[in-house]
Amino acid sequence: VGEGKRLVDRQRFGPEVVVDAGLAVLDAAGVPGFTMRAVADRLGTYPATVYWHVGGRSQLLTAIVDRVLAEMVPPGPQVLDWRDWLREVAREYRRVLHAHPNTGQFVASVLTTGVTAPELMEGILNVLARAGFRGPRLASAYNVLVGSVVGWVSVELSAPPSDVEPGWQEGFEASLRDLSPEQFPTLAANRDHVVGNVIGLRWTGGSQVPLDAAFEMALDVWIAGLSVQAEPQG
Amino acid sequence: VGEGKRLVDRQRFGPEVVVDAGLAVLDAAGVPGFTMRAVADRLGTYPATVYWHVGGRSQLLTAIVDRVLAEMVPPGPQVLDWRDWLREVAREYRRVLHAHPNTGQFVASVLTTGVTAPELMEGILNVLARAGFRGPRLASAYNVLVGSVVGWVSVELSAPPSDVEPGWQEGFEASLRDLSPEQFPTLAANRDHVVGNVIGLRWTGGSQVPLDAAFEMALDVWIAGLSVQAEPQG
DNA sequence: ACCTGAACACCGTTCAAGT
DNA sequence: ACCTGAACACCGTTCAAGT
Repeated sequence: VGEGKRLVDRQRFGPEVVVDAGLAVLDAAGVPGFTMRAVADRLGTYPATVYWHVGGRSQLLTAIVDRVLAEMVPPGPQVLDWRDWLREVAREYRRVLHAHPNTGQFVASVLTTGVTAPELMEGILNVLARAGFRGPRLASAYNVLVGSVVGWVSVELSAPPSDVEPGWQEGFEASLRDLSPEQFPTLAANRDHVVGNVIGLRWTGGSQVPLDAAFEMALDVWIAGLSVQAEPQG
Repeated sequence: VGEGKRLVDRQRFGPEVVVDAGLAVLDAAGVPGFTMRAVADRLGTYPATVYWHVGGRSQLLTAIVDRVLAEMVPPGPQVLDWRDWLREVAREYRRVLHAHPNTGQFVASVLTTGVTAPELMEGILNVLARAGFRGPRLASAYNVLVGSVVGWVSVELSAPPSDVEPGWQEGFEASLRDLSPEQFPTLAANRDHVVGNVIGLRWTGGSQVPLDAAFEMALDVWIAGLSVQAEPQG
């Protein structure tokens, strides 16, 4: 720590190098360990150098999220049915986020104002327009799909706070075993399917225990529901 | 500031009073202003008092989220069709979260491990079982619905970082105006419907500009998609 | 232009001490 | 049991100064 600073040449860093270091720190040390000083340490410099290149913590986080999203390889827009195309984009989004799970807590706020390249937005809008959405309903359909995918994956990846003292998981499971079947009949009848697998009864984040089956079902739900909206039978 | 401490009687606080003060600070000052010291100041005490009653920042946040979710009034389970019942619960969840928008950033991580009362979980599971979901598919359907609702509202409420310098919104809109219609045809054709209204092109959080139409459409999408899953036609 | 070294203000948390 | 007062370690950010 603190060794190795003051190297021979000076201008070793560009913004990309700093962003790479930031992502490495976030991947390795998690959100609590993601610190301007830790990023500087990993580069062998002082915090002010990080500030000079990327300009502050929240801007560094934005750049990191942009970098992660740039790892997405969207499918070609022409070949697939719009339903399959949307399925592939959603799977690809989840794939890159699972590769960097600690990004999940920031991606939503970064994505409100898209600093990223508009190619992906154009692709999704184009495919939804092909499905039949026009004007304000096109905007709503976009928000429905993107909000569902981004939000769902964030919920999946969110982990319980690390404060939890060891052993309370057993106590919590015991308290679930004591639930009265009269008051909670469905919960009691499905306890084995539900404990540890369902939002609200998980002791680990989605990076350790991914919800694969639920995500595939969610894809079917979102696409089927959008299909109904695209061709209203009312 | 700092005035009014050292009052006459000592045991004025309980955990509920501290949690109320924490929620008030979070509502008024936002996430950056939510500080153990600020909570203590609002109570007229020292930080150590807050620690003594609630035991740390993350536990205080968990208690605040629990308190907000306790404001939900779920519909009676018997009267409604399962589709309408789920619609009402989702609307009620969004309502209480919009009443405390700054909670949105924490609710996902708090909800992974449900410290809250299991009544709501029982109600949703019961209604999904009535719709025809059994065993592991019941767990998946639960994760699909809860993850979509919770995640979508979190995305809606997430605000861009406050770092953004004033005036860049105009610059960003200008850059959108310069998008080549050949490269971004759908984006260019729907610019008026999309700019400021769509995830990725918003300059404010969902508490100031709620996405009401998109949420209602999302409800229809989720429920219709779940209906298909409940009665597979394969 | 880019980096050093150090400082400032602030925050989460803890602890000995009081009552 | 509950609160005071102060301290510790740490972090984001800035700034004068170097090259």
